[in-house]
Amino acid sequence: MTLPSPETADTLIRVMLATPLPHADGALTYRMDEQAALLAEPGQLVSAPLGKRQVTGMVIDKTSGTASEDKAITYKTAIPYDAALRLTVEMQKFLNWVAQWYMEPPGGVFKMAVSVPSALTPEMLPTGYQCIADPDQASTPRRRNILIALSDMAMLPQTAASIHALTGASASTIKAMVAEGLLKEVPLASPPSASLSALPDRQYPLTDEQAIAADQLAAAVDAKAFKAFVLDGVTGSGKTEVYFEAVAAALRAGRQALILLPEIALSQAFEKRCLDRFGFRPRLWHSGLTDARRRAVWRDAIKGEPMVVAGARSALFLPFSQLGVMVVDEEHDHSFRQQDGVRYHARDMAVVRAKLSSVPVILSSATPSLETLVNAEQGKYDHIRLTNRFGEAGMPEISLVDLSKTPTERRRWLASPLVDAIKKALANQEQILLFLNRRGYAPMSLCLSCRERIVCPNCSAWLVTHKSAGQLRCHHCGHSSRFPEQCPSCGVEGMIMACGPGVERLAEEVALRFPDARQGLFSSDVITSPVKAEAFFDAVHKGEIDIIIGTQMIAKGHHFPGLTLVGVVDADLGLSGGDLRGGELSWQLLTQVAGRAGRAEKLGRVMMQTAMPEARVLQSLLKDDRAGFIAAEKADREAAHMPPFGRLAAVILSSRDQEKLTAFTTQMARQWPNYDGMTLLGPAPAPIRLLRGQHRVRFLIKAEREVNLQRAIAQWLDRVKIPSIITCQLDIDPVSFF
DNA sequence: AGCACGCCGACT
DNA sequence: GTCGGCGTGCTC
Repeated sequence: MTLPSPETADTLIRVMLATPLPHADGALTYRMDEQAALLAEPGQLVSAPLGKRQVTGMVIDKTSGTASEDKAITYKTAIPYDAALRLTVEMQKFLNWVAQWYMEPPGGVFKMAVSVPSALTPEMLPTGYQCIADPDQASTPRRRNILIALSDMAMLPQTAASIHALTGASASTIKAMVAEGLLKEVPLASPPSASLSALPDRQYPLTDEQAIAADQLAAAVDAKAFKAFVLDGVTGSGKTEVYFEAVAAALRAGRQALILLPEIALSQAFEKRCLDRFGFRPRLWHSGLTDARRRAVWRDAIKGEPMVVAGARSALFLPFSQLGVMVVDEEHDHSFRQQDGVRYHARDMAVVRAKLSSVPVILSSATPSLETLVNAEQGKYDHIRLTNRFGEAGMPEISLVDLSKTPTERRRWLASPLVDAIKKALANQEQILLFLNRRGYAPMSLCLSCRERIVCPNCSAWLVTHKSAGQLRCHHCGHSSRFPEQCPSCGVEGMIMACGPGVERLAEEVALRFPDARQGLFSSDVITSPVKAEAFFDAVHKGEIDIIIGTQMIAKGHHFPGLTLVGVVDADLGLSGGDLRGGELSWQLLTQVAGRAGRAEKLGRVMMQTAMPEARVLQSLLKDDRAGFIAAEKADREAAHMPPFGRLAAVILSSRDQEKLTAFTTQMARQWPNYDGMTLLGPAPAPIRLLRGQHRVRFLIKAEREVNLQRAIAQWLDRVKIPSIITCQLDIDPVSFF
């Protein structure tokens, strides 16, 4: 006869753990005692033991019945956190959706939603100190002063910090006085969360066009239903002001607004615009925040506190429980695609979250992605166009510098038409931007003795010379070494020649040609913090810089009123990469760079140096024919069944052992079931065939839109047993192809 | 992912 | 003789 064991009285619950368990649903079973089980609703966050550690979990469901007798599993106990720490049903659905779409372990996705472990434990109430003794009992004059000061404060308890400010007392002195019974520790009430006071009225007028758009968006927010908008307008057409009105509508309804931005860390200008409109700063969310800040934002998000969060892509996984609207600013930007860890596209997933949460989402850009434009055309998104440039000069005048007609001199990268234009601008005291999307001094180095190129020891990539740092660096794995005296291949000394230009080398040429001009370099190697970026912009605005030399970092949304000439040093970069979106990306980047010119009274000029003046991208920029460019790109992609007309997935296998990798991937290809509407391409060496010492082989799967690509891949991978020396990486809807 | 256990090289 | 490299295997 078996007696019911004490455990059978406990509830068993399925718990999803915040760790990428390979397990199908990422969940394990835990027991919970009766009292705690009352909180065990789906979405409830819990603390659960896993091996030696304690991890965050989320209740998926209560399993009916009790511990099964046959299985020899001893269930551990999970402890629920505060009842307020519960993810909404919408959020749970969202996390599952992301995990399934990208074929990621659900626990890995869930982990992104609980990325601030410290936010789960109850608020530490600040400690106050109260005087409980007569000042004359103090052993030293100093302590006497402290007691007197505290008695003077109407006996209200003071924080250690304020006691320090009043008397200079150190934390250790205060602790000692508590121990001696001179002071008493009392918990202070938690500070009230800063509630949003009534929203101020908008201080600036909107144009008719803006007002119509803003009303449409605000109405959608009020409707509390899903709807996707493309807010499509040239630089300076006031898209931000328009979507701010949607944000305002959400705030008026006591709800939360999320604005996703690329490169958030550099955008202090955005904060100011927010302050101007709403009277408060947005809550920021990016990787550089302190734990205390993250904690505060995360907690207010789950509490449902009305708020505006401006964040990088990871903000998409904040546990908002009163979401009212989402905005994806610069929606075409590729940095919304997370490349490491869990791979996801924040723009695409923002649309998914909006749909599951029944809120509108606004995709804003001056150069919307082809995907988004096609969605708009097919009626999935509402297309709102802003066509007027806000009280400013017209579009800049664009011209091409044909390098076959006016070649540059040897080891120079500025051709005479551009040099002349720079001289003229300098003479007129106007500012110039030279754009070259290449960090460092030279992208490649060659030994003149043995003709070998210097490559990274860990990757199949050239090492980039960084002259100012005296280093060679790999831009893929971060490898760096001192610039060698002798060739690493043949050992001959002093024969290494830098080939091609980077921004550092361009700066050298500028210094040589225009010795009196003041120049400033803007690249991620120099501008390493928001503070430095701000200082740089300041210097430009004050007119302390004549010639700005920058990589793509400079292209993103900064106003330079005094800038009249933009020189694109190599407009062909990125056109020959074989990348599916190479042309589109190049067009977006060049459009953005061009948009830096002529924003004040003076008409801007953009000169693009090219060896391929007939290239579609350049011709369309020249003729200001965006529609034509988009139509042609679209036709190409449609004919090739490429996204957005077909779908892609990359399967990358990597291993230290090249032979075993090749053997395995060949065999793997034979295992591919010939699904309808899908084509397997590969195996082929990945574009970067060696990365961080790992050899890489890639499959590409091309599929029709309607087929279930993920399921096919899952079935395929089920058939093959991947050896442990080989790692497999999936990339669903890839945007970059390394 | 963590964090163990586990089996082979250079050191107190 | 131990410290420690990272290969493989499990976590209710």
